[in-house]
Formats: sequence, structure tokens, C-alpha cells
Amino acid sequence: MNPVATAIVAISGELTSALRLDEVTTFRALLEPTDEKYGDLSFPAIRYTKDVKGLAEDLRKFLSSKGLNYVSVEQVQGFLNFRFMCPGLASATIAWLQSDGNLDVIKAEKVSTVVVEHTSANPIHPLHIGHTRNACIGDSLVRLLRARGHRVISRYYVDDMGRQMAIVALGVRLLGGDLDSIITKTNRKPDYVIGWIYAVTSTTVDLMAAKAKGDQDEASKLASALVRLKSQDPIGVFDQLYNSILSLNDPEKAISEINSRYESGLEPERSFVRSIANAVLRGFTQSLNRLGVSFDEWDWESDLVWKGLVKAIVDEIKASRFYTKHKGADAIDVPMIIKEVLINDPEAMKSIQLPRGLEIPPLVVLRSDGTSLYTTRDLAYSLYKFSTSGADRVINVIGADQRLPQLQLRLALLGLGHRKEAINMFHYDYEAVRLPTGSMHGRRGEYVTLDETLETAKARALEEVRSRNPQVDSRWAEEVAEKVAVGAVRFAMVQVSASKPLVFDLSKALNLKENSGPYLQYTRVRALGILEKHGPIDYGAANPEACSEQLRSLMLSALRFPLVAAKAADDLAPELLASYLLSLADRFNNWYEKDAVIREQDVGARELKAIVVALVEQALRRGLELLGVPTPDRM
RNA sequence: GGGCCCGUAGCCCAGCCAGGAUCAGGGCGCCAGCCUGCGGAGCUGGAGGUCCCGGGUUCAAGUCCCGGCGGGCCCGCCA
Repeated sequence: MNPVATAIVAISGELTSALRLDEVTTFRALLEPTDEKYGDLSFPAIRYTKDVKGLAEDLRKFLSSKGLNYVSVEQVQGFLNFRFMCPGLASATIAWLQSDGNLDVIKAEKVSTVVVEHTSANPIHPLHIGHTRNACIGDSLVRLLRARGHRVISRYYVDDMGRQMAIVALGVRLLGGDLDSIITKTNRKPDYVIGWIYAVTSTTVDLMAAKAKGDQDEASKLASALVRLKSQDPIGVFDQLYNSILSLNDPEKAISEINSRYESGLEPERSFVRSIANAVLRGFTQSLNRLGVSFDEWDWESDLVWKGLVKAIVDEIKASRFYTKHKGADAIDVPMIIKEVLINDPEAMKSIQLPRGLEIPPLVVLRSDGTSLYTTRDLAYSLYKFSTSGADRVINVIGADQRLPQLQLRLALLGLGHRKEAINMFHYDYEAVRLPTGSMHGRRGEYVTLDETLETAKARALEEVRSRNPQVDSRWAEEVAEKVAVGAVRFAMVQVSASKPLVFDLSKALNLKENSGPYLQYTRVRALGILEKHGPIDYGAANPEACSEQLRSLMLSALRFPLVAAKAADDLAPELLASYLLSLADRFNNWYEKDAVIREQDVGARELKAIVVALVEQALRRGLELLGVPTPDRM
């Protein structure tokens, strides 16, 4: 560990035992940002002891006994202020670097196996920016937890069952059923073609229902959506599709028949529906690869059903004392689980966090026609995720609109005796992404897709890259523009906390100025430029005495990286790392304007500065990698 | 009707869970400056705020509690 991390960990440990606190409390207090005039770390000791002066004295003795002579302790009012002092800090840093020091994220003391399920978009239309937020958050969590030393398995839940999937299948079938030829007729990605078919089919079916109900308002809205969809026709088959649907006597029946035959695993639906889902997933994989997101496992919902896992859980429910009928359908009595199990289990209460006064209805597990519901299958899937991965913890990155079903799920697991799973399954919820123009409607084909977003971002970045590098060949410019585009999108998606709705304004995300992914990429390129010009660093020649105040604080910031990343991982808070990186970059750019490395005449000072630049570069590079932001060497 | 989330300068947001010390911050946009010399996607300075409102707890509240207000989401044999 580097000198700063070592000292912070040591101080935290000492305060923990001296004041009999838990380690998390002290560690967090020490990582809180402080006003620089008070020092580099501060601890509100008055909260825990009357004898602040004595505590300060103890810490001084402790630090000197550990050889941490570069840290000073000052007592001001009720606070202990720590300061890393420069010649000492610089020498310790140089020594540490000479023995192969690097900025690895501090490893967790207790390594665990964690499943992160994320993205899991239904295979019926292209990925849009809502899924993009999910993918960026999920993948950043995966990277952070891995860096922290955990064993992490990323999983994608392919939701290929249910009504929506049956609707697409109906649409494709009405177009003749030859999916490959439909797709090859266009040069669009398969997810776009299928997304369009889905939107037309679903909207037409809804239009028929609205007309049947006599709902004129709704019908005219749907009709105008269809006009738009017709104008977006990628294969010239709108009329054929639209008319075939209208000619159906009972589209609902056709849909539920496909659904039920697919659930039973009957041909031809079994192969047909799969082939559609697979085509869409090919499109997804392409888009996700661009973003740098990949998965360890793709879990098919249909497999869970066909393997009998869903039936097994239904049998379990039927045999359970919490089995009930709700409006005539098989259900699980969630209110009774709360009353009889949850409130007698403090640990489960703490983990599940039931909102007070919330009335939760029983959870229906089977439709009257015997087919399963989404939550039923998810119940089976939850157990599957734990058992196949040997997971200690499962994190589900799912939109906040699914809070209630996720809560019901955990309660159902608890009631069925799967207590460990219920307690260790965590719904990482994030708020929706909205457009400045309003909400998106997948069923109407109204969305801004990930691909479009990346393309627009890339085009914008390309202009910038070309204007800065007029001589460069276009292939290189394209590669860099791609990295900038991906960096802009990924950073924009994680820098805002997940609990805030994100209004996605394309032109704002593409603003390549401060507080953006490209700003960080650019800052790192500057640092790298200095290092390349400077050449290999001569650690032995570096002079610790040449450490100015600005250089000291820059070095300190970079050396904090392993702890900040560890905290971001523990708190599942990528935005913490994002704001740290921005402040590190700001600090570096400030210093950069005022001081010089290559032109520094004094060798000792020059080598020390180069060392700090190298540390900043490393912290930025590693930090960006954890957020999935590419790190071009030139741009 | 009930539950949850959000409400900080014209705009976007950090800080709130784990209350502290000029704590009211950062960015965008705007205004005024800095381009022979490590890349200006940068830097310096300026204007701009009842931290939604009202109570309460505390030596101390943007942060905790209660009550409102505004916006979003959820309360389906959809996913």
C-alpha cells in the first residue's frame, strides 16, 4: 500500500480501537472531504470522547511508533486534523515506488462471490438510453467489485417469455415467418427490424382493442403512432403487416396461444420464438461490445421453465402454508409472510426494509390458463442465480419502477424458507431516463437508441479530433472518436446518482467540456504527453525537498485513489469515483498551467514532478477503466 | 386513497444514509481576461442562492424527526 493509504488505514484502525467504534465509521469519517485549511484528513473526535487532547497525544505516539513521521496531528476544538507533510511524504512515496509500488485498489478483507445481474432488456426492440443507464451502472459495479478482489459473475436475464415476446412472434409470422430473409432484405441491425415489427404489431393490436371498447381518443393516438411507424418502414411491408393483423378475428387469442405453446416448449413456436430472440441478442451484443460491456452468463427465462425450475417453485408454493387463492388464481400470501415471518426476524427486517403502512397484495403466481407470470419465473431465477454461482450476494440492477415486485419477490423467498437468498438479494434501483421531449414508449417504437446516441456522439467527436489533428489518417481519427463517444456516454450515465431521474439531453452529454468523460480522457493524455517527453524517471535523483504545496496536494490526491475506489466498490457508488476523478483532473490542470516539468532545470525537482505526473496518470487511467471509459493515448 | 423517490444559483448536479469548524460547493451557460515554449477538450477573475415551505430535536441541521407543497414512479391473472 502507498504511504497515504497505509497511514489512513493505520489511523482508522487506531481510532477504531481507542474509541471502540466500528471500522466503517472511522474509515468513512477520514475519507470525508475536508476544507484544506484544516488539513488533509479530519476526525470529529468530540462526538466520541471528552478527552480530545489526550486522543491527539495518543495518536502522535502511535504514528511515531509506526514510523509514520510524515503525518502530523493537530487538535482544533473538537477535531483532530491530520496533515501529510511534504519532504517526508515525498520520500516515503519515492521509496514505495522504487519497491514496485502501484495504485491497485485496496483488496477487501473478506472476499465474497457476487452476482450482478444487469441490463436484461427484453429481446423485442433495440437497446435505448434507459437500458444504457442500466448497462453502464451494472458494468461499473462489476468492474469495481472485481477490482476490490471479489469474485464477480455478471449475468444477463433473457426475458423471452410472456406476452410481449408472443406479440413480436405473431408479427413475424404474419410477415411469412422467414426471419432471416426479412432481416437480410434490409441492411439494418436485426434488433431494429424486429423492434419495428413489434411496435407495429403491438400498436395495431391495441388499436383494435381501443376501437372495440369505443375509446376514440386512444384510437386516434394509436392511429397517428401507426402513421409514424409506416414512415419508418425499413422493408416496405407495413401494409401487409397491418392488414394481416386487422384480418385476425381474435389477435389476443393468437397471442396467448403462442405464449402458451412456447411456455410448453412445443414446436414450431419453440424454435421460432428463440430464433427471434437470438437475432435481437445479436444486435444487443454488437451495441454492448461498443460500450465495453460483456456478460459471463446469458440466462434464458425459457430454459428455467423448460428445465422444470419454475414448476418446482410453483409446487413449493402450493405445498407452503402461505399458499392461497387470490381472485381465484394461485397465489402466495405475502401479507401473511410479513405478519408471521418477517416481523419476527430482525435481520431480515433490516435487510428488506419494508415501508411502513404499505399494503402489499398477495402475489399471483399462475394465470388461470396455467401459464406462469414474470414474478414467478423471477422467483425461480433468483434461486438459480444463488445456486449456480455459489453466490453470497446477488445484486439486481433494475429500474425503480419495479420496487414493489422486487420487494414481493424477497418476501416470497423468505416465506418459502429461502432466508439466506431473501436477505442477500439486493435491488439496486435506478430512476428512469427521460428525454427533454418526454418519456419513451417501447411499445410505440418511440425511443432514442444506444446506437444512435453513440453515432451522434462519434460524429461530434470526429469533428473535434480532425480539427485538432489535421494531418492524421481517418482510420485513426475514427478510432479515437469512438473512444471519446463511448467515454462521454459511459461517464454521463454514472456521474449522476442512480436515485435521480436522468434527463438525457444528447447535446449536453456531447458537450466535451469539463465534468465529462472526454475532459478526463484529455487530462490523462496531457499527463501522458509530459511523461513521454520526459522519458524514464530516475527515482534515485528525485529530491523530496522540491515538493511545493501544490505538488504535495496533487500527489496526495493521486495516492488516495486506492481507498476512494475501495469505498466506491463497498458503497456500490460509481458516482463517488466519478467525482473524485473530476477533482483530481481539476487539480492537475491547475497545477499544469503554473508549473513545468520538462523545462525544469533542477534535476531533483524535475524527477519529483515527473513522479507526481506519473501517479496522476495512473490514478486517472485506472479510475477510468473502472468506469468503462476508454483511455486513448492521444486524442 | 396508500407507499416510495426527487426538490440545492437561469440550467445540470455533489454534499444528506453515518449532523459539526466561514458549509453553502462543482460544472454548463453568461461577462471580462490568458494562445512563440510539457496539447487551449485547458487556465484566471466576475455576476448569480430564502439549500421547496413550516415546525421540532440538538451545544450544532442542507444533513435527523413531524407536518405541508411541487414533480416522478408504483399499487395488474403486463414485463
